[in-house]
Amino acid sequence: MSQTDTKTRILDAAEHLFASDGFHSTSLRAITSQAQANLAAVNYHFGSKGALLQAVFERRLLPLNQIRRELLEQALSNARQQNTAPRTVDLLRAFIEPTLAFRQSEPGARDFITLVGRALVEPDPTVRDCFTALVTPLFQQLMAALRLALPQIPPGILQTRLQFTLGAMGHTMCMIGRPPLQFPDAPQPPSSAELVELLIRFVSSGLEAPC
Amino acid sequence: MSQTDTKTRILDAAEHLFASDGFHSTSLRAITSQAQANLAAVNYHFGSKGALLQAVFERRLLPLNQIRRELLEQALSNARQQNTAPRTVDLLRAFIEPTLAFRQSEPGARDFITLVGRALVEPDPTVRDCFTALVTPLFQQLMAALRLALPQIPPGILQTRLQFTLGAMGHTMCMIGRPPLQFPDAPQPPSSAELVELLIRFVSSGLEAPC
DNA sequence: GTCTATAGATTGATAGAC
DNA sequence: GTCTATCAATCTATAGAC
Repeated sequence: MSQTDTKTRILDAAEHLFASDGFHSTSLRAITSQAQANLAAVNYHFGSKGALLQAVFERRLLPLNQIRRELLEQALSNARQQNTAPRTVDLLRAFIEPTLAFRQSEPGARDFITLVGRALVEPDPTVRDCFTALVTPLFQQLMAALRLALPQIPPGILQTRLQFTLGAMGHTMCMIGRPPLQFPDAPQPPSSAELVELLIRFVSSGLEAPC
Repeated sequence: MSQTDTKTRILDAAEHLFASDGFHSTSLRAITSQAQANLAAVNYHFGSKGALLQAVFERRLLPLNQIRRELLEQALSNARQQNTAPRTVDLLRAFIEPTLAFRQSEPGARDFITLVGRALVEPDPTVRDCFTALVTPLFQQLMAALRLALPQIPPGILQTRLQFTLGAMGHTMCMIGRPPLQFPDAPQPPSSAELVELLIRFVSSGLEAPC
């Protein structure tokens, strides 16, 4: 028996290659070659290339969403106990911190986060939809919680600002460690923990800004 | 003679299809078919599929960058005359307003803005680099101007916040008119002019937040 | 479960007539 | 400049032996 089974090796290889080259630019041959598996193994274990992508998303996103949902509900329950509105930063932290921290939990998770960050703007609906279906309920929960935290912001404006937030977050997830734009003076890049704080500060300021 | 020449029709078709389906998912056959041109015309006029993409970027991005550069320099010159530091919102407006307004200038521009918004997180370096090469100098100018506007923010932090800004802006450019995530209550989406104001407010609040 | 072999379709690019 | 015809490579998916 091999160290990890074929199905897992294929998932790992697909996760890595989908993240670094994109879904359409990655062939099943490249995946099975890196996974040291046979070409036909993908269709045997998953059924199709699209179903493989779905499996890649589900493997890590379902547990991650569970964590984010628990932290979100905990923030809401804390506020309820103190009979106050939840704080924006607490809600954002429940959503952002596990996501970026997840990146460091294991080697493949780094690729996964890149993949998710890119999925939001993915052109192919097949790819995008199989991702959005997994996250839409959680986003709706976050939106509902933010309306409690920021009742003075009209819902339509809050919704638009949440889109900006997702954009900043998605871009960050794609780009950690690979600066897209070179600045002449490149200071020390922030650590992952610092990045979480910087991002929360940035988007909470944007969300809370008076209209 | 046709209404518009073949080269322009190919550029228009490529712009539209690259934006809606992505670069790798768009075949030269689909482009020439929509442009009512012959398959061989792409290689005759542009040399290769990659060179066609480069031409699509350059056609609109060079004039747009010229406008943004002029508005940026004008904001800096106004501040210099009044012997004050430039205001963050003025710098952001010079950068953001022409970009989003450009979307409405002509039919194809809408597709182009989608394409640019996605280019920042494009996996294929061939695609991404031919875009970043066109915008990096302008981004560096914006960064330098923001350091004048926000001297109290450490340069490293300001650079990270500018990345968040690019993320929010790129996501917005991709997603206008095509909401990626459905919210149960969908209020009236903001007009283009309102969106500019909302985005400037959001990112300026994030950039200016005390550390 | 894993393999070989291959079907069936599509791709970017080019040669050469007109 | 525009066209037809085609090359050579690549792709996903599957059939069938072991």
